[in-house]
Amino acid sequence: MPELPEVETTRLGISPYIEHQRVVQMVLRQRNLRWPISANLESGLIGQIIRKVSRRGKYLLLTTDVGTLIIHLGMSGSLRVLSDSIATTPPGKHDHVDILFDNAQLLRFTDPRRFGCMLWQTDPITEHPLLCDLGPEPLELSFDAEYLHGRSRGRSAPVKAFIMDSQVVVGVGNIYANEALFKAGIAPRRAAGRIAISRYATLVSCIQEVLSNAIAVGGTTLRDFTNSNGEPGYFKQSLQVYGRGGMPCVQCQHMLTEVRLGQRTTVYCSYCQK
DNA sequence: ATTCTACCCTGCAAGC
DNA sequence: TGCTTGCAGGGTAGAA
Repeated sequence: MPELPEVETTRLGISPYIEHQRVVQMVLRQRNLRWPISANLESGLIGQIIRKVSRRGKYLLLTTDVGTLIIHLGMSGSLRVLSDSIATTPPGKHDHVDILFDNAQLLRFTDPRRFGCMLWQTDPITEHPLLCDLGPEPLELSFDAEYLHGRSRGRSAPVKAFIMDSQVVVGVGNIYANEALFKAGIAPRRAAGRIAISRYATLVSCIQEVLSNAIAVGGTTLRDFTNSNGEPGYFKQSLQVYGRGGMPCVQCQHMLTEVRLGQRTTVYCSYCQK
């Protein structure tokens, strides 16, 4: 669920309800996420006002005057705002954290696989080890062909692994890596260091196009965000290769190839992608 | 320095 | 029906 567009959709969905609101109560039912939730989270966060909800890559940042709550949704995490109180909305099995605000809104963190994390950081956020080495945002101007081409020189890793490396660029997950490479006509196994700058220009546009289209579509769920079940559905129909291994290519009708590349399912068209 | 592998955890679908 | 196996949108640590 949480690729960059989903995280951005989550940010847009929760911020109207929790920005400028004060945290009055927290319930932590499961502290063992990707990393344990630190013991000082409650004492640090309760009583603080959320000044801003922002995003860096796939990390959500809830900024207060004294520290920042860093949230990552991992592979199965989600955040929902409930208008009911904790008492009237009984937690499910994987509802690990509740944050209650003084406007009576409840932010609930759910994560069946517990690959997500929730970290309390009082030092400047740019110094956090998880954030300090991140590459540029894919939708910002610093992410361009010159940059990608420069970073890729001398690298023999497959271009798909290269663009999924968060130190190179953030937010490109498995689905969008597959889709962007298809759109750009680049074979996922091609060595990153052996791709010309003109092809990187195409790839940059394709990554941006795929991500912004998905954000735009994700935005339609915002209307019912508080009631949302988190069903994806909408951009599923616009996927051209992901989940379509063995099916015909939408461009040339040849059968799409499915392989494992770096432990992740990779689908591509061997005729359209070189 | 870069690249590859194993692993964190649970749920689900497919195959036997 | 029930069990086993493999796979899932994330990322890190440590080995090669």
